[in-house]
Amino acid sequence: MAVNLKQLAELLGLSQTTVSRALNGYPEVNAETRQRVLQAVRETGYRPNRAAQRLATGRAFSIGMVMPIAPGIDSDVHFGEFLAGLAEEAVKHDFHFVLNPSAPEDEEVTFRRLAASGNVDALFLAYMRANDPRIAMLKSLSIPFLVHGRSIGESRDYPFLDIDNTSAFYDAARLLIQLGHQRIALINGPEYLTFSIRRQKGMLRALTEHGLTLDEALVEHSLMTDEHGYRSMQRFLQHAQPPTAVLCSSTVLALGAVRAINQAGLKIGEDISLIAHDDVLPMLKPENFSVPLTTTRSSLRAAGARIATRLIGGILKRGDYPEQELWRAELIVRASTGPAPQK
Amino acid sequence: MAVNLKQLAELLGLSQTTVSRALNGYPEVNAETRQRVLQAVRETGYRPNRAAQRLATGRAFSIGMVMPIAPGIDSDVHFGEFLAGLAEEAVKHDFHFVLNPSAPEDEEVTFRRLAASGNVDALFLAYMRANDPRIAMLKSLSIPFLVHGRSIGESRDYPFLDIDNTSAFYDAARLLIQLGHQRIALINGPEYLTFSIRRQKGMLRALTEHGLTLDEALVEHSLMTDEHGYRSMQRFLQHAQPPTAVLCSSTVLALGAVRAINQAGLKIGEDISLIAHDDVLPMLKPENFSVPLTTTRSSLRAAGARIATRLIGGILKRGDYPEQELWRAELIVRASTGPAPQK
DNA sequence: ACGGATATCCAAAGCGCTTTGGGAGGAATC
DNA sequence: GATTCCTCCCAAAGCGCTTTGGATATCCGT
Repeated sequence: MAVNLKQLAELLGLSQTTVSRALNGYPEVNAETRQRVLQAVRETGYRPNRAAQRLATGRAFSIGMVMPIAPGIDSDVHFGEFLAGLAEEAVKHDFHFVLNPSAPEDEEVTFRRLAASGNVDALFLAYMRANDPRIAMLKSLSIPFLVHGRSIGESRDYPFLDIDNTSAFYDAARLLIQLGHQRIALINGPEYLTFSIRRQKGMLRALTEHGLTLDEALVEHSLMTDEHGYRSMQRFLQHAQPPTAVLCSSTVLALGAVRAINQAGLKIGEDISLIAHDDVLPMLKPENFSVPLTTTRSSLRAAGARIATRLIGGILKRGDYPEQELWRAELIVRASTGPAPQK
Repeated sequence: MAVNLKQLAELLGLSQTTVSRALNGYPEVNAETRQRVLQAVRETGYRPNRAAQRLATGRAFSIGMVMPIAPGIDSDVHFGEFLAGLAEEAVKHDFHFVLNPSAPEDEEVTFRRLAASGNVDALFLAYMRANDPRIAMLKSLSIPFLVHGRSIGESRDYPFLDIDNTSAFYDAARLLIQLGHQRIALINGPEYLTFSIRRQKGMLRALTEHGLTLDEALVEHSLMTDEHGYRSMQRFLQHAQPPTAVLCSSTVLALGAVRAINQAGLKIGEDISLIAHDDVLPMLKPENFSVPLTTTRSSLRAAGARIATRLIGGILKRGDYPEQELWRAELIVRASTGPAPQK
């Protein structure tokens, strides 16, 4: 059924060498010959045997990821979404995964073992923290890696894909300020993660630029579950001077926040404005909220796919991808934002 | 650094054949010789090259899974937990994953392609539905597979690992009945999934046995997020005759339910009793609830690990695992259950 | 017309393992 | 004592690819 290189070569009256070279884009093969080979591949459905390629090249054609497991950093819906993007792209290129669950304290050992095992060609790193020690470690490991997010306080000379969290929340906060809001709250992700830090920073910058301050009592950090969003919002609303607007680091958090707001009998977009960051989770579309949500949008799945593309491209030495990418989130205005209520 | 078979054989003054056989448990090698080989492996840290093994044996040493992606079946916290168990075990045996995200309507094609690709030795199947057509399809695919959960209405001749959902919720419901509860509600998972169906069945059986009925208005099916738990519970409490006890299909659902109960000013374990199924999520321990939860417990991560063990054992033809396993969930009584309130 | 590029192709040697097909030597059988 | 049978081991042939080190033919300038 499945043909191999030898048979294909025979069929074409060529040597395996030439066919192999034609397929792998080497220059020393006639253009016309290459076309013939490609045509034959199409007709026979030839697919190179990955095991043989692995053995011959020493490459693993697979990417490793250390999956954090620990109370409190339980993988949530965002993890699945990201993984879907990563996997979808990987499978297209016939790449495998080595998923290595690891408690944070064992991570270093895990990374080292993974890199030394020869089972992966590249590593993927996420859940970045400030001054993240894993970056220096990975640099020393002589295996390509790619970071989702960025550290803070580290030198910037490592490959990453991140979204511009600072700008996203700067833009969001500025919009609220322009609408007249003066007391703006923040329901953020875990405080040790850099995206949370940057979002707060962006928000703070917008406030400062307009002579406003960020009340510490109006900032909450937590896991990104709607339960936490709910509780945070409730706390804000019990404040002596409750906020007239709130920024949420995820639509999941917003879900809880919205519930708390409704419960308090307030109207979203009128009594209180809300902007959430939208990772484009299929389950939770901002336009489907009872009051459609204004969001800063950047698809997490797309990020996963892009990371897979870059990682694989790097391994195959195909394509030329930028080392560092900073995606700008779109600010999409829907109905959850409105002018600040008059006192 | 890393030794290979040839070097190891030289070191021992044996042939590669013998060393290979010693390692793979073939009988035609002297016990003493085998010990020598094993000792040398320990000393040198020899690890067989998987790529070479793959090529020589034709086995892939990896397991495939189709990851469902679609609105509404968004991977949730349970998925991550299960995956962690699966991956943890797989990595021990140096097995890879081929994660193939797929929309439900493309699943069949995806499975076929995966099986035909030769990239995986076995497939893993989850999120079982009643009369699930995927089972018959996988049977026809001549590739080993293992099901997490069970279908309903299919012949039972396929390998699975499931927990005894019926008994779990039967036991839970019976306990509540013995405590005097007559109106018991159910906050269940998606209605098309078999675990939901079985749990409801178990609950119904207990009720019927005691001359009670299940009020349809006291049954809710939904995704297992705390938001849904909250809403479901709220609906129950607004009922003309609210339940005095409730069964939840997950601690995540229970989280929302508890919030609704608290909000209504009711006391858990007194005004209303609650039993949840506990998948042993590290993030959400039933003993850490403000009122510790009575649960039916079965670790999802352990199930993942067990499935990996069986799948890998089958591929390597090592060990002898039962084809079908039905794990009994433990009923653990904590403070969320108490006698039915007197009217 | 001739040495040297240049373009195009090939034979064969691995990559590191498994597995087939023996083979030597001692024990058991007659 | 010859024959058969185990036991334990080995040499060598793949598995299907990549890659090295030519080989051949064509083309160039001079």
